[in-house]
Amino acid sequence: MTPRKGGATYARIYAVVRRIPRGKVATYGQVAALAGLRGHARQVGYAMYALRPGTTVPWQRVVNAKGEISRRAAFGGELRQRMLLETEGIAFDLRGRISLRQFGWRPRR
DNA sequence: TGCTTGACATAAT
DNA sequence: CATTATGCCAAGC
Repeated sequence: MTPRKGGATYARIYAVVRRIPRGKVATYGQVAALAGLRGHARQVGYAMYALRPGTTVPWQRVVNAKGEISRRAAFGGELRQRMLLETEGIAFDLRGRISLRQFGWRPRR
């Protein structure tokens, strides 16, 4: 249902996404957990979808559990997100997936 | 107030 | 490791 506006929950999610350091990526599940929404990975995706172009939230650093960019993601296509990540120093494998083992963000606690 | 939908996760096959 | 099925919750109408 196309959420256009954000609530308190979205704000929490954005706050977590902003903590993701440059050059690292986090999964939706991780962001959800850190935002206190353990298990609500989907809501994280909504929050991203609710964002609009020009946002300050580094949404490109949020990927799914496979370390891949969601097909429905990005305003102008997944390719755009990939380019942004490569600029930050994140590498993609031949399948277009990120090595979470290498670029995955590991927040303490 | 209640039903539908969804940038996902995880388990099973 | 890839695909399929099922689960969880909040936000929208």
